[in-house]
Amino acid sequence: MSPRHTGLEDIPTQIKNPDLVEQRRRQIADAAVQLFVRQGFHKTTTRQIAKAAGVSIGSLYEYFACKEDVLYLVCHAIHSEVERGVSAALARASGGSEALAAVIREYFRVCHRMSDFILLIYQETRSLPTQWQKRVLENELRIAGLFVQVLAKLSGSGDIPKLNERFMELAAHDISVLGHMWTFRRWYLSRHFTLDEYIELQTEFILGRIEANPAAGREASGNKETTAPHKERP
Amino acid sequence: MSPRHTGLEDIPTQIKNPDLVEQRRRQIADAAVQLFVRQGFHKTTTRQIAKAAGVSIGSLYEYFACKEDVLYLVCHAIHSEVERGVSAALARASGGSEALAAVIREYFRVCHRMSDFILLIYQETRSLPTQWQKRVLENELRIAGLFVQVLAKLSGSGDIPKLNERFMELAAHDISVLGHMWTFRRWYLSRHFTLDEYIELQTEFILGRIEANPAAGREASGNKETTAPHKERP
DNA sequence: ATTATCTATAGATCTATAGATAATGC
DNA sequence: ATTATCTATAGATCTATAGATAATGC
Repeated sequence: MSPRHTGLEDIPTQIKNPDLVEQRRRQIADAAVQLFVRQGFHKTTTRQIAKAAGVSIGSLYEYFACKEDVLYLVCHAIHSEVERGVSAALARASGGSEALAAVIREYFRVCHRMSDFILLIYQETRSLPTQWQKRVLENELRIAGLFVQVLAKLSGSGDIPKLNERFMELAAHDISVLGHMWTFRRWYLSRHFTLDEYIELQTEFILGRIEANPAAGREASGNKETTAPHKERP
Repeated sequence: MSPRHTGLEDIPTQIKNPDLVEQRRRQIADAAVQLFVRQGFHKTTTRQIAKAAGVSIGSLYEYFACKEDVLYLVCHAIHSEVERGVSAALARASGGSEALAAVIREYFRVCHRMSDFILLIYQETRSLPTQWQKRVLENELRIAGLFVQVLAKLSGSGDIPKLNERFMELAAHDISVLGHMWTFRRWYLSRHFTLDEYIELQTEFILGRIEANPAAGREASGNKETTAPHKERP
């Protein structure tokens, strides 16, 4: 379907038919992610994955060169799903600070729905080969970048002051992490707050910072671009 | 020295002399933590640990019943160190919102210093037996509890409004997690912010919420105690 | 002929323990 | 006699591959 760059092209395989590769890999990843969530990456054996996916261990190694490749595909699929959710919310969003609140709400709900999987990424990114750890971190950055976009649209509009680049970047990462916080402190938070209460309180927190922020304008550089948030700092 | 309950009494050992147990366990844990940070828990073998600690593999198993016990001791030591740092800051703290800022600053510096170790806890708590996972989470709660204490002292003093219990709990966890954020996003954040800049910006963020918070007073219950923050919600 | 799939297993670990040895104190 | 330490290894895996088999298309 898409000639789009997905970042998966370079997982090596012995199989020639690309559609078959895509189908079987999905099948294997779907089985693997459940096992990884339940048992962790290291305690899950390649045989268990093959069995749960309904293929032989030999076949599995035709589609993946090693166990780590399966984990990478799993991590990639998780990030794609989170990004999809946030992008959709961003596309729907109107304007003003209501737009930010809407995107945050949707993002936090995605985090809630994907709790186990986001947790998995925190726990197992480490188990990936360096080259793929980097990819996972890039995915994380891209998601934070979506929040920078919303903030940039807001900046200087209505009663929101002009926000400088670095302020927006930090706020974007705070939003990311406060969403993740629901996943890795849920064992505690959910005893005291419903998801909606959590969203409401954290949204107030974040909006408060933006509407009346002493830091936002302080070191106003001439740097005003709104779309390329990940450039190296000078 | 202390007959204080440390939560370590029930790691089983074959060795009778308690001082020796303490000494050798520290020696083993010190070696293990470095290996775990460098290679991860699962890729570190018990032989490597024994070798690095300068004891035989046989001796190691006299002081620990299994590899997971070593990990638990390591996690416990890390949390103790963090708690020690925050408690010290709390003891030194004056009053007013300056006290909160001082405690946050000290906590974030501890997180910075302990980056690798805090990261390890995020990654490997999962690898512990359930009973010890719980202990690790309790330790995390106790640290958040220290922040609740500072907030409670602040509540209603000077120009700070009365803060309700749930608001303080959430704010305390936010502080905890924003400190951790420096450890697991440091690869990105440190390219854009020095530690001190990070501390300053996040402190403004948190103080802003507390000084002018719409949520804090909203659902004012009669609940005013300041010292037992971890009761179940009614 | 080529592609996909399977079975069987080589080869390489790794944890935890059994049983021997050394050191200490009665 | 008791305590602490060590060496050697039992026993149990687990990943990844070699080589056989089945299915597809020329």
